[in-house]
Amino acid sequence: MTTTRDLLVDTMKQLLWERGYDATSPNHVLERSGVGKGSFYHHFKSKKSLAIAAMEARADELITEFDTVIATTQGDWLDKVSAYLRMPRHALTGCRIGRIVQDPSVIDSELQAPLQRYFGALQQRLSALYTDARNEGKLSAGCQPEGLATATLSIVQGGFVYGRAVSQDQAVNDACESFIGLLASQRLN
Amino acid sequence: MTTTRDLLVDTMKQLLWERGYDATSPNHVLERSGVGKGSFYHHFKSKKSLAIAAMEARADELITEFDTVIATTQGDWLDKVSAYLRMPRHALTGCRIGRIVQDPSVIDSELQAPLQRYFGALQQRLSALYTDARNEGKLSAGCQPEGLATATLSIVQGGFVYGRAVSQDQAVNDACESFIGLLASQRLN
DNA sequence: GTCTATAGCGGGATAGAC
DNA sequence: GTCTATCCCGCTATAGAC
Repeated sequence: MTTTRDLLVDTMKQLLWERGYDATSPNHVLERSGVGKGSFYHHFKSKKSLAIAAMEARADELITEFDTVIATTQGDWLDKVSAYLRMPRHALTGCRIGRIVQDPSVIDSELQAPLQRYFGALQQRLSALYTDARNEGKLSAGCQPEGLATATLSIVQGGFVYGRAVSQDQAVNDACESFIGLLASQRLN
Repeated sequence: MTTTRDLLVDTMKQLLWERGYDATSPNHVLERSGVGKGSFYHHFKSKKSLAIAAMEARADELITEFDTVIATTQGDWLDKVSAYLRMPRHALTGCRIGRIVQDPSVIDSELQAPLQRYFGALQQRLSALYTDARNEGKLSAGCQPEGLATATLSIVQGGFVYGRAVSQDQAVNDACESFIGLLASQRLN
């Protein structure tokens, strides 16, 4: 059973993905969800508060997806990272959460918080993964784990941006695949 | 001597960088430039047409910057690409042109055209650079030049996105530096 | 909880005088 | 070429009835 509140959050998640924050209006949410204006402002005090709820939910969802891929993929660090980089992506729509970071309103610290949490969580996990690999002698000692983690997250975000700019839906995959090739050269044993 | 038209284009270039397309209104342009509304619509028939002019000018500027760095940097392919990746960047504001690709209105083909031209130009140049390097035996034969070019452009765009998301202005540089480290492993001779 | 009505504001543009 | 006045619309709510 889906409550009205949950319906609003789910609808906002979808619209934030499709149109970002600034370009999504309360009216869009109402039209798509079928909820009335009175209900909207009964459950949430503003567009911003609904967006925050939606982004927190999205962050949780994506962190869980990441953890699942890493945990269920057999093999060494490169196999796990490759599995993450090869997850199916909606290339032209963009990252379900990274898509909104350039919206002017998102400089606001409350709106930015879920983004920081999401990227911070993945950065930590990837850093730990690369650090362990290096300590076990399976990753070239010349690599800096934090930098590699930042690059890993950046290649995905940048692949989305580039792909949308040139309208080529295979661009994210190309960028990721090329990055995997470079990472493979750092694999030892 | 700067004409009113040029002043409008320059102001729009700046605002597209700071706020993107959808969040920039004609009134913003008028306030910052000191031009009147009548003049605006005398020189341009719409916000969109001014934005296209501004983006074309920006694309020209950035392509020229790229060509200059590549041409003036001494050394092999890795030195040239590294010099490009190490160019100073306004990390938290974003790429002067890539910054706007997620704006919903920019799915419009006329608005997208300058973006396609810019990224297409750099993609071609980088592909050629990597192809030549490989043919000369200076780049590992296992590398695919087009994929490497896509990854090179993506690492910059993604570094901007990641850096803004976590409010860390060194993130773009970290991502680029890490990518340079990976590229270095592909250098032969 | 949900509805309809209303409000104030800014966006994007047009009209016509100067 | 530039100015001011005006227009219609959608955004982000708020008010108060049901």
